[in-house]
Amino acid sequence: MATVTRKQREILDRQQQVLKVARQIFRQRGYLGLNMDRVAHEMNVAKGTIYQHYKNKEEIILALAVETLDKRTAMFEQACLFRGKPRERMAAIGCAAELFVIRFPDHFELEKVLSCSSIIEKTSENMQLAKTAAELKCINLVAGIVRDAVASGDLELPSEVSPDQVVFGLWSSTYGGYSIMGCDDTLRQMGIDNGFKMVRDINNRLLDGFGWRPLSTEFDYDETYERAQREIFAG
Amino acid sequence: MATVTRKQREILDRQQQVLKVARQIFRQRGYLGLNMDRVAHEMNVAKGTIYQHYKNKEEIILALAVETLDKRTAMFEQACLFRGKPRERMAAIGCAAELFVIRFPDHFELEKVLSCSSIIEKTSENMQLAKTAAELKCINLVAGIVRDAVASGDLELPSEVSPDQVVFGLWSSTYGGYSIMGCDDTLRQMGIDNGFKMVRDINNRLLDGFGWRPLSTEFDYDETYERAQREIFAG
Amino acid sequence: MATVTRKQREILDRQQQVLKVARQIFRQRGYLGLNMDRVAHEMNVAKGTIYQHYKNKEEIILALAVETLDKRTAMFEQACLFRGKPRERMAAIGCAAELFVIRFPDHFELEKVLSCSSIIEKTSENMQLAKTAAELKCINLVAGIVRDAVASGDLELPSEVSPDQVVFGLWSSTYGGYSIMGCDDTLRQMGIDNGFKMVRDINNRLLDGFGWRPLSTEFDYDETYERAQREIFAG
Amino acid sequence: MATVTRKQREILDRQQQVLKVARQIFRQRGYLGLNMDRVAHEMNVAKGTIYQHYKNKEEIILALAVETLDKRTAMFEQACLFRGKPRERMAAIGCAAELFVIRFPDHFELEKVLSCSSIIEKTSENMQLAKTAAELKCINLVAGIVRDAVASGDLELPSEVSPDQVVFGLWSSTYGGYSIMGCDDTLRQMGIDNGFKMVRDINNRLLDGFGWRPLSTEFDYDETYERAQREIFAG
DNA sequence: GATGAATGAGGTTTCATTCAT
DNA sequence: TATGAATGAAACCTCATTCAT
Repeated sequence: MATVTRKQREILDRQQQVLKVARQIFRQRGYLGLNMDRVAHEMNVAKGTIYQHYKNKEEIILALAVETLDKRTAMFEQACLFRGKPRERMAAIGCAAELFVIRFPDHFELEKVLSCSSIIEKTSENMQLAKTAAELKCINLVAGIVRDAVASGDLELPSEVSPDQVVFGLWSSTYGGYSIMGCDDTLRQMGIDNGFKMVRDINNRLLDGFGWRPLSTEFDYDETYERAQREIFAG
Repeated sequence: MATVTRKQREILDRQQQVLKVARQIFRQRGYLGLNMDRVAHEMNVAKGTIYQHYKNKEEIILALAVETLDKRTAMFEQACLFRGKPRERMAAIGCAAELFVIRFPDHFELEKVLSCSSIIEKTSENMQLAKTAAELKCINLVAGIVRDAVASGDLELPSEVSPDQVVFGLWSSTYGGYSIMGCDDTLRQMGIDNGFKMVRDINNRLLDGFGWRPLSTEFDYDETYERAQREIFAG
Repeated sequence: MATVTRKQREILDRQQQVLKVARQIFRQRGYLGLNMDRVAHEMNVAKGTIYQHYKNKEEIILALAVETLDKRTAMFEQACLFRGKPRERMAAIGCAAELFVIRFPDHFELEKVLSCSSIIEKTSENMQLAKTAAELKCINLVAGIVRDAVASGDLELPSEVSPDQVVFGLWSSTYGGYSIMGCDDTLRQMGIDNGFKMVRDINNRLLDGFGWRPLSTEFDYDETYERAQREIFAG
Repeated sequence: MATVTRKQREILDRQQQVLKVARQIFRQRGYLGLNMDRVAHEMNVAKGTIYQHYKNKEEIILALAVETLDKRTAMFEQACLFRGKPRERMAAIGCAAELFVIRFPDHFELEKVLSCSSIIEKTSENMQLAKTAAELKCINLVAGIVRDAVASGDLELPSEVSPDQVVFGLWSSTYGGYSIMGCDDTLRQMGIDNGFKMVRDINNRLLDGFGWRPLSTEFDYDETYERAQREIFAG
């Protein structure tokens, strides 16, 4: 029994080792620079070994994305535990999103690559479902906070606006903002030096626009942000 | 002399024909499906001929992006001519952005591909500068409207907020929103059916958050949008 | 002692199970589709286990051929028991050959594959001898009937023609005929719809050419064929 | 104009050089030993070059078969010009078939390989049609002689026997005979040393069986065979 | 300027076989 | 004996780019 468990662990180790090495290569050389030869070589392992764990290159890419998605979900869950009003919890979510981007700068690149349909087609349905589920979980965590705000009376949404639309707004401006930040030039040309602060401010303005109390003009969310960082993501 | 001019025009024609064919292939088959053999074949021209016009494949990709960027700039310039308050002109810009995405759905794909660092490295500096310039021009058109709003008193920005930050906000949420729309699934899971309307609403909330008058709660920007469509982009 | 015997039987069972599964795969997917992974998977057994029974893949192929060869010999032996004149017994052999091809359509494919020299080289000498012996046994059964015909006076061979040459003739035209039948197109182009009947007729003409009495012009061998089918191979 | 012609010839030369090298490899190492790497290496040419002339490995195999088929047709056409009675012309055809097998011993191997459906599937339809046409042409040449014999009264076929069936018989026994000859062992075990003579004799017996005059018991077809060899295939 | 055959590095994938457990 | 992960050679195929004509 113990033997089986050990073997299983070894296999899982290998799988994660593949991901680790693959992520490193992806970070340094991008999608086109990530190839099975390189992964095998960096692992000091035969090429065939990789194929015993992942059906093809695309499956590795997708596994990489799912892995980070899971990391993000965990971070968002922690942020949800933050003590404070709903909008403060949302600020904590923003803090988590920021940290996630810093820790896993390759995740956006992965998403870009995966959005090329030809890639996802080659992956197993199981892994695809895993990815969708991971995404949905994140979205729902955020939507939960919006609903809390509505329930507590901090946020009054007109009947034609659903909580999900607020989530979509935050998602868009955050995703868009970080994407633009990825292209160093554009930002520099706009005379912006701290992209993260910028995204935070934009999101605050957006929530102000929805009338989510307390408005950022009445409350210091920068302090909230710093507290979240200290209390939750100190490690 | 006239002969030379004719020849020059012929060369330009060829260059644009390359782009036309390349764009078509890119739209239908994506980056990996775009290869020189295919371009040459569809143009009824030898492969070598293409290399007389573009140094390499990457240069074509970049030229494609610059081409659409120029198209967008032209559309934004038209939007700037829209009669109305600054915020109405901004709505016209939104209308232009929307139309652009519809007319050139491949532009986002191109941007994605280009953001793979390994690609832009292989292009000539000239073309890179052309791209940056085209982007900047667009940004400045939008920033001009923000400054108009400040000048006219419709928008009061605190000293620590620059007009460019407003532009960054709009840019982020629009870019992010359209990107998310590209992945059909995510949106559907969020129960959103009309992504374009959603992006418009989000942007309105954002500008409301900045206090840009008249607020969307006091003014019907949907009507403005429709007028812009009618008056400017009827063709 | 009994234990050992049981174990031995288990091993034999395994060996035959390998053949059974391998044959099925070969029939469905051909030589290139037959690989050890597939065999192991279909047997719910580890790949290594198969190597405990067969030295290599080629050995399996050869064993498959020997197995069918033995089946054919058994059928030919039954045909030899058919009551009637030698030439009628030969017709029964033809009936057996026909049935064999129908029951084991993969045998010809196996022969083809084996004739690729590179394959048989990798097999053990023992197995090669087993195959030769199985073939020889069949040939001798047929030759026996020819000798019977000579002995009984039905067939008068000139001194320079040996009974084996008659066998060779039948063998050739049967083997050739069935081979050509395998390629559907060729036959259709020749306007032949019932290949089996054709081969029977050709063989009859051949034996007529040798003067083997009663000639097919004087005797209804089709009826003999039907009787053979009924009496011997009814199951 | 001359330039184009030269270039075209060069390309054709290359194509035939590929076939020449491929045939050599196939002869020495069989199907599994024939691979693009080897062909390229033996030609002192890059791998990609081969792919410029042949879409894939299978296409080369098929081209090889068509090439020899054309050679055989040419030889059969020469045999048809042989002076003599129809049955003598048929003997000349037999002579041609024999020579063909000697000159192109790999043709049968090619046919075997091609009969694996998975191979022909990968080839272009054009090439497949070329092969079918080449086969048909040969068959028709032989059928023509049979019809001549019927027309001249040398051969009386019962109404239920078509000339094509005679062709099928000859084809079968020849194809089968040569195939069996390919496996050295079997023949030796049957005590047959001259396989070619054997096939000739068998075919003669078969035609005797059809009553094709003059019968081989009344006429020396061995002499005809030798004359054919001298007169037609001296080179 | 146009051509397109040749290049050859680069990539993905397969699979028979071994061997430590 | 059974296992099955690891091996690694070997195969096929692609394609951006060059260069002689």
